Amino acid sequence: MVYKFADIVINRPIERPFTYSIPESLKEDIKIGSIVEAPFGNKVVTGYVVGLSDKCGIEKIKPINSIVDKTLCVDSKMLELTKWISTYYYSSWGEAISAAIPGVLKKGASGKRQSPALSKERAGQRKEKRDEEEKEFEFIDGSDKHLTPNEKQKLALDCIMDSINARIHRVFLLHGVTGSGKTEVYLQSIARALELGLSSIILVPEISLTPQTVARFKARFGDKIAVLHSRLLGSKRISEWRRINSGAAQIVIGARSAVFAPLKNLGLIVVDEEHEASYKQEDVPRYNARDVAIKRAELSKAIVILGSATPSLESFYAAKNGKYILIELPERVDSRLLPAVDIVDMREEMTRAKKIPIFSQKLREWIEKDIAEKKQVILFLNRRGFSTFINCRRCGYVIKCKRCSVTLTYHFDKKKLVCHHCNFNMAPPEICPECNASYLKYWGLGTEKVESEAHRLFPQASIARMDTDATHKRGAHNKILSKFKDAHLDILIGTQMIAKGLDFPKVTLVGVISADTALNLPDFRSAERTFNLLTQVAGRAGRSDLGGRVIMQSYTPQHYSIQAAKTHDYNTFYDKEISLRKELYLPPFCHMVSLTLRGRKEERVFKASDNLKNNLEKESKAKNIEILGPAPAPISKMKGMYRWSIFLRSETSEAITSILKKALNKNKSSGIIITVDVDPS
DNA sequence: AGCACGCCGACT
DNA sequence: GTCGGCGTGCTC
Repeated sequence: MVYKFADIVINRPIERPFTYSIPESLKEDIKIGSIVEAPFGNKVVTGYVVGLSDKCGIEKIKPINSIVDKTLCVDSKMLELTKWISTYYYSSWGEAISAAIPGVLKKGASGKRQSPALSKERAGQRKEKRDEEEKEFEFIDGSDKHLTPNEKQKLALDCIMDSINARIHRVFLLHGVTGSGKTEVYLQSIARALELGLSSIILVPEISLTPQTVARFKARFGDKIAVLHSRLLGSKRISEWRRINSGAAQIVIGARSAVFAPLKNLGLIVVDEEHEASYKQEDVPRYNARDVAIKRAELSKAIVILGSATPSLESFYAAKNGKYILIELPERVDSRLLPAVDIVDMREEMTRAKKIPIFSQKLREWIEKDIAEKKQVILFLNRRGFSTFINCRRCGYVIKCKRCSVTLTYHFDKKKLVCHHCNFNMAPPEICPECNASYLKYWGLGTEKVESEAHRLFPQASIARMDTDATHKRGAHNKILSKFKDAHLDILIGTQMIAKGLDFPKVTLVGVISADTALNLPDFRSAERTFNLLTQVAGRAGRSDLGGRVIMQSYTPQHYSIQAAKTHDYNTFYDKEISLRKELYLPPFCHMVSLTLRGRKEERVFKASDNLKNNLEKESKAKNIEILGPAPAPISKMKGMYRWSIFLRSETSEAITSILKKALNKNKSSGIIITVDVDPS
């Protein structure tokens, strides 16, 4: 069938499609899903064909310029999936499609242009960077241990295999600690799908997409695997994409955006570490790859395996209620014991010593003992810098960022005060900027201070620090880890960065400097995050026969997320947290959408927020939607923009969708940017 | 989102 | 008299 006109959508926040005429030369090749270039305003943009017709009522019509690649096309299932994303996450269809295809196929998406010379230079830098990163984890053993499945795994596999065979869409939640054999279950499920001619996607958080992980899958499936790194260069990325599109690769492993891999006959999607917040995309469309994976599988009658040692409350609740199938893998394959966890009450420590110590007596003693025995220690604190705020002892003035409503952090390495949100920095003042007194006091601790204190207390030890400041220099990341691995270091101090995945057999002690840093954040997931993080950090200790111990310092040692982490007890944590969520009507008991309005003029931001709230309120009552706010956002000013938030809660997502879209279209005010976050994390 | 057009305030 | 702020509306 040959058509005269094509409706296209583009990567802009515009709802409706635009109609173009199809030049004679393209009529044979154009189809629904074609990726085309077309003039739009005074630019040429990439568009996606979503409709074809022979009639058109528009006067000033322009022709499509070209088809980007005749062999590549967005298939009907992908169109349906992206359409769903656009309604569920409040983006345009064009923006959703744009997120689903590789960047090199796009033109004029962001309006940013660069000279050929500049882009060449950039590409050169990136290549160097990538080569280094590829080397990053070479020293870690990536051999495939090929374990035989135990009884639990066998049962899990039977259940999964039945669903793959029957081609019934089901979601499995695989709950098991590190070393319980989750990966083996993934591998065998993928193999089974392959036997049936079905393809698979494995999603992993970017941070775990290491050569070591990839090597394990390559060892099993060889060149049937395609890898989608976020750091793949344009040409390499597109060639992997073509291998997938042509059917040459039937298995795809990758981070977030790999959920859109153009596989045919999709049978299985694995989402490893399904609780990870990094599955959420930070820019439009703000989708969660785990939830997109479930939707995609539903459309393809494929199955999903969600895997985690600490499942999200949403997933575990769904599993307990029969929406997902829960598979528990409680034992470690090697039956090694989990490390012993001690909690030190820092309030007692404070009364004992007059000054607040960074290291409790217990932590200090254990560090001394272990480094004396040539074992290794990891110290964790999820905060960079030396001192986290500075104030005047005379007038109380606190040094804050000019552009953000946060205190500046003193960085000892740079000898500067730095804003962790906008990177503003300045030399630390000698005297109070307000009253000129020379009594400036430095409070609060970060990794730099832990490092300096460790040097003071353990002068004989060799110590390194790993956080975004220390690894900023190229290759530093790799260097630090190699040194640690080769036992040239006794103590490694770090942030989040060292909480995940590191496997060093000589580490017998993990010290958590402050277990409750994340606990007091104004966010309903803070307890869940604390539990997850502590569980992960604890897992860095005792990974060999040397055994392991974890010491967590806390000012709220009785808190359930800390107590549950102590006993490695997910179920107790879940029971407590889920009852709180129910009581407070929070996810998974409600559907939640967060709106943030920002702009340079505080008064206007508030007025726009108030306006939006009033507009929403008119229609919300009948639909049983609750509106909270507007209230200043937790960081009320960022990069010079004032921020206010509104939260919407209801039983179903549909109730909110029906009123929110209208209100957003009606409430456009200049100078105000509104971001919509569905299922905020 | 861009970008153009258009309308009122402080300046060489 | 004009430069420039931002409010409004359009893009096939």
